[in-house]
Amino acid sequence: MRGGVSVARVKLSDVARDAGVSAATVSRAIAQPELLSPDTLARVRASAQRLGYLPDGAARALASGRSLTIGAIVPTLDSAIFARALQAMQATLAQSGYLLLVASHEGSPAAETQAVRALLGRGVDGLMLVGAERAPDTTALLKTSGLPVVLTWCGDGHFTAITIDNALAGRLAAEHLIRLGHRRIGMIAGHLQFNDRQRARLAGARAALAEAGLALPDTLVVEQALTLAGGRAGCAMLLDRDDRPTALIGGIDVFAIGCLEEAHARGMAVPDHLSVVGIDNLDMSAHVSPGLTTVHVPTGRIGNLAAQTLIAMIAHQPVDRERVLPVELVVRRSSQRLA
Amino acid sequence: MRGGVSVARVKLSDVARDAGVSAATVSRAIAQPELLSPDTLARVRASAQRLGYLPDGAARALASGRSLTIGAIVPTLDSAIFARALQAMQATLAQSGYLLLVASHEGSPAAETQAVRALLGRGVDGLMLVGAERAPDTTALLKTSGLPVVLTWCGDGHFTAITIDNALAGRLAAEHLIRLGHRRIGMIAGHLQFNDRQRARLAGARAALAEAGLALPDTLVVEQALTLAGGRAGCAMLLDRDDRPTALIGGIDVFAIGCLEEAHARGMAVPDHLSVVGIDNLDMSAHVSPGLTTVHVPTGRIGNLAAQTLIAMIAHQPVDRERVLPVELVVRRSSQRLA
DNA sequence: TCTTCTGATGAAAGCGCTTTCAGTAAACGT
DNA sequence: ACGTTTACTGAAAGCGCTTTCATCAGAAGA
Repeated sequence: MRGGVSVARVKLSDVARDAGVSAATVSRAIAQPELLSPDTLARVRASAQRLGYLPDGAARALASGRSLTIGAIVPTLDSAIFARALQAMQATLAQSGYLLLVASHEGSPAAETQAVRALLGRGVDGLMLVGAERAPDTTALLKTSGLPVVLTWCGDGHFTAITIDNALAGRLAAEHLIRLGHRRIGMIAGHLQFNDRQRARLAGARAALAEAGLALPDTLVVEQALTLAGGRAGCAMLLDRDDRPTALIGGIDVFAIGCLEEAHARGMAVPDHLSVVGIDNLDMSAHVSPGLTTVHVPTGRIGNLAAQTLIAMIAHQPVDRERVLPVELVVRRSSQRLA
Repeated sequence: MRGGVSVARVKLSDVARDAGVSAATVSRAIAQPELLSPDTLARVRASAQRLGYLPDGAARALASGRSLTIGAIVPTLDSAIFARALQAMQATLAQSGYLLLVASHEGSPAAETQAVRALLGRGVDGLMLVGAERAPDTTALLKTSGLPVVLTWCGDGHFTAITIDNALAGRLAAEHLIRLGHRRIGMIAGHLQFNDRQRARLAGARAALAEAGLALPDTLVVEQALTLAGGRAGCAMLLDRDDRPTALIGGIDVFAIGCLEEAHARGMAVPDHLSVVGIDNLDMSAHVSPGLTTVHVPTGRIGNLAAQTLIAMIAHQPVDRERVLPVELVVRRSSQRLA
């Protein structure tokens, strides 16, 4: 039964009766106004307006097979990165009349599968996911659904994707430090399980070091939860080593900022005694002190493009298999030539 | 027409046929399994499983009048505060099988009305909104829809609300500074238009100052966009005055952190030459240096409770008209007794 | 033994909309 | 002037599910 306390809602047929037309005409007034005579259209609109008619989304979705809803599944909303991407997505989608249905999996592939199932069940018209690594179940679900899917940050060459070159980001960070004469470089990475972005960034940094004849031994890599506290803890571990690194790379800016704080707490001057480089270029990163050297990632852009791509796919327009957005080193004060 | 490339989806009737039962039975197997004999239930479940059946949300929503979807409209997702609240909401909702449909209005009452309309049209079962101030249109829409609505951060004594005492937050910040001997205190607030949280915080601070026989003249209050840059700019304006304040209150922590940065950039020591207090207690605030004195706001809790309350309202359970969560002063290093 | 429940299931009527298919009237072409 | 488009509108068949209502065993009570 129709739920709740609400007054009986005005429906299509009410508008039709009021305007003296058929239901079909009212429906067209909403979805394809160009098919109606200006006269009829005006009449229907007036009735709809006056009665306060609001189309029933469920009924529309059922009848048309389109829900005007896009799903997004991110690790968590509570992260500057994903929050920004989602805000950008949502804003772009809203312009086309789409709404965003969000879910988070907090690092659990099983939860992601669950979320995909839930969103699929809700009849979303498209789906945005983060990263390319996931449970085979999830991929199967996605494939058989035939739904437009856009991967973000990392692609798998299979699904459409809006990505950045995470390995390059890691590489740029490392090369910058190498260029400054650093030889013992440590890295704080997010837990690598189910996080291909962090793996790629780490791999990129490692490759750059290798090419310079340097190593990034496992002892100089620490995995941490993706929080400021994680960054501080990771930094502490690295600085407590006998062969203390002279420079640190944060797999995300949040880590790098954590390093800044930890170094500060220890009375260790950055960049004089320690160089720090992040990846992401958060708003905050320009404002901490010293300003954080980092690799800029066009986070908002990823969200915009994911939305646009999804809309294009829904409209059966051709889209690029994978769109790789540029990343770029942003040098600020937190890194300097090794004394 | 059913959309897209997808293989014809398995539907309820397919499962029914496969299990040798009626559609009604399959429906019950999903929604009210206790009504079926264990035997039948198992058979239906097996069929559903084997066929990979996924109920069609639109059809369910249409037939049952419930969409298992909750809407949330926030100023922006791209804010640590709202991101955290939404994450908490989403997590709580997911446990009850609800999904979160989000929209943002970016400070525009008209956009909020639009968003409410869109979400109402999508048949959400409940709605979370931020603040109590909005366009009359919006309120009317909400009222006539009869939908469960929960306001957050600020209530209006009319709709159900999960709030904090924003005025008290402002007061606590101000009283702390007064207690430390500060007499010239400035405040950076978010634009007060369509932001009752900021207005209340400002009013609370002002009241506390008045009670101490101090004034908060308009010249010592600057309105800024809710960003770090806004905080820095506001701080700069205040510090450039001849009657430079000895202490600053940030209407949000982000502002206060901006103050820290601006002071640092000017070589002005905090707290030696300037005390700074924020409101929110972001994760970051504990980690900046000096650690930010602030008023803790249980942001995640607001999200959790909003979700729980909405679920309770949907189930026609009684809920508190307004639940006011406690705020609390957290003293760190950024504030000190006036020399 | 006969009625009255109780528990499990099915038949069928929608939920409010979209969309095909027809149909009508006006505009056009020759 | 007459067939042929063209422009607009309506009738009706669903979309896939939920939910009343009815049915029918079998259990329980008299």
